[in-house]
Amino acid sequence: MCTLTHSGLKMITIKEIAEQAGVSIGTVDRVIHDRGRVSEKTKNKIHSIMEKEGYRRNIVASQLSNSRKTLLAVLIPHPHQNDSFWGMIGDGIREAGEKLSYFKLDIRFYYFDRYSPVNYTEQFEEALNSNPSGLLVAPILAEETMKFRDRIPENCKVVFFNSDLPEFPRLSCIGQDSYESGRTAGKLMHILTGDRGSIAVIEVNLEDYHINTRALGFKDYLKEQTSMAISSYYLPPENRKDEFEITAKKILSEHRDLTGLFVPNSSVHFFAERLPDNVKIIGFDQVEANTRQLKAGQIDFLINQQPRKQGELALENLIKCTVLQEEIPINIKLPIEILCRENINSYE
Amino acid sequence: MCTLTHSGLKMITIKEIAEQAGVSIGTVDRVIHDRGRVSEKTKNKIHSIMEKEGYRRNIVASQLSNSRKTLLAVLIPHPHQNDSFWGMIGDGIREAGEKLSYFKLDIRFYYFDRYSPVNYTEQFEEALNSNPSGLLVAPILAEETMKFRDRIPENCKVVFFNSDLPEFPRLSCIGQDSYESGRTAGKLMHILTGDRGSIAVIEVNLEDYHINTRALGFKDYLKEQTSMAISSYYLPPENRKDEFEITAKKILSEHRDLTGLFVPNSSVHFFAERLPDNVKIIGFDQVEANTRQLKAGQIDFLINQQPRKQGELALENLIKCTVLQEEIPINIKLPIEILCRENINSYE
DNA sequence: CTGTTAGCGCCTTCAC
DNA sequence: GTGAAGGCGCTAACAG
Repeated sequence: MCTLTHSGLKMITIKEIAEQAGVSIGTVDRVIHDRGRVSEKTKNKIHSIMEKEGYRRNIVASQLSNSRKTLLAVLIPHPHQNDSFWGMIGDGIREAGEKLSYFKLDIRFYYFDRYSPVNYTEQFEEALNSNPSGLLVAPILAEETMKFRDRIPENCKVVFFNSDLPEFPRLSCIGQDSYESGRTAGKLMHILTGDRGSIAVIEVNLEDYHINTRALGFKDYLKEQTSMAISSYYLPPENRKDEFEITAKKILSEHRDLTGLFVPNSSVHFFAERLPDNVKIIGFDQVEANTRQLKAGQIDFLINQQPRKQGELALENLIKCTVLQEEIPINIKLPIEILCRENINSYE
Repeated sequence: MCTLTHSGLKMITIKEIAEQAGVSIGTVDRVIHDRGRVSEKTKNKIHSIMEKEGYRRNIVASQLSNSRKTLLAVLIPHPHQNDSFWGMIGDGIREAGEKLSYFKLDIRFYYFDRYSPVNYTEQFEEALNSNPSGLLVAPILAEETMKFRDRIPENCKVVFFNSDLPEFPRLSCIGQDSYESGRTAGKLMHILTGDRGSIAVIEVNLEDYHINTRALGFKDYLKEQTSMAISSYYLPPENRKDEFEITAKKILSEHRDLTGLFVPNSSVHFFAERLPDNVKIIGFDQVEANTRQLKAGQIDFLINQQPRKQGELALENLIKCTVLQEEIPINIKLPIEILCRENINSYE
């Protein structure tokens, strides 16, 4: 009684379309792919049949017959940078490629040094030179990226991920809303500290829009909802251990009533291990050192942005718009995951 | 320089195996599927070649040529039950079926009334009678499920999801760790209330192991970490509006110092709208009413168990073990997602 | 401009 | 026991 059958309706094939239109399958194929010359009349006839019957290309058959590989270029920081966060992103991409291996892909990785604009530019050049059908890039270095604005060939689809540059002609961006993730951290800090004491915020990588926006969201939330004093501490872009040490000491010496610290990226563990237990600490990213400290109670909350998933989603969408020629959303938002000691195991 | 090529190694085909073995592809096909009669000698030879070359069946070609459908049965509560939570599960399943439509599936849904053991049994019977290759079931009614323990045919793979019954011979279970999700709620309640006042817990559906375990985790956490008084309130299984009303009043009258309420399922919104704002409220599931109240600040935190994702994962894994004949993990844990006003938008 | 044909890798049927 | 052949739906190369 309550039985429903979900059976994909029988899909019409090009052969059937050809029969209906009274032409050969070759001709139908031509109008589907808009290649070769077909008379307007038959083209119209075929189009109307396709529409009427709701034709959808059988990707399976298509991929099976199609022999040529699709070249995709991936432009991301070195795997070990940012506490191996980028390695996890790369793993996600590779995994998705593996899973979709019947799509005959040739995925090439171009790694750059995220602290070297010159190297970034070089790798971007190289990636473009390979003449890929799709380009997946983490546009961390805004200024340098914009220089390529008008250099993207017609036949190369660009998808951004992790951070965004809306002014750039990219088809889509996959990532987390930086501002809202900062606000979420602010909320958590609020309930952790209960509006008591003062808060420190680490401002890192000033040139990285993504990370700065998190700090902004955090500060905005606390300013709106609490009366706590908030002070910012600036760190030079290249993370050096002694800088963490110096900054941690500085924070402690300047705040006798410090109740919370917010670090808007994965380097939160460098601070957590240098501050007393009673200071509540919130940071980003489920990298190894952070996970360990979260479990140990040194870090109170982590916001996660699912690097693997991010990589997977990004590649899947790049494939959608290149191989499958489908439309993809301009913006794909990833959830702002809240991790604490109690639920971290469920994320591994 | 930093260019890596990810090119799937060339896979060996049955044709090539046939050539190497000096037999025809028909014979190779027979040993791969272990059907028909093949001499031991050639069987061994082919197996060793397959192993040596790392043969993996090309699913794309396989699905293209294979004409017969795989029948899968899905046994879940009526879509509208539990605030449409089950509808979302069903959507996830349907979506996954859509996405994997080239697998030629016939997915049949058997809906049951989760408050009627009799109806559950009937639907289970019907599902089995359709003689499916795979059976996906939400074994909410433990006792009734166990009755089918020895009635699963050889050729029918059973996958559980949402809740589990480890003693049942199922291949896998996909779901959230109930106990840990309860503990996570406890942690959040702890920081929200700051160990002040007393806490009420709603105990619903006593026959539902999944939900009770959440309440247990919650209470355990608070007992370990705080000194707050915790009282339980029991609700009859069938949720009736007046029962919520009565219980809410009872809670308020019995606790002048009530600071928090925990509802281990989706009906949290019925209570949230009946309790004063200063009571911190934590519940489960991102159903419509709960989402609305979370945004309005009436509910403080929701634990989400990704119904759509759960459905998708469950079907994907059922397909894996039926169509693809692959091994699947005995346990697939879903993340314990923490939702609050600030990050809820990123989950929609 | 259009039709024909030979695959892609696998499965199935039929014949020997 | 085994081989041969046709076909799944689509692509691409080759004739006209």
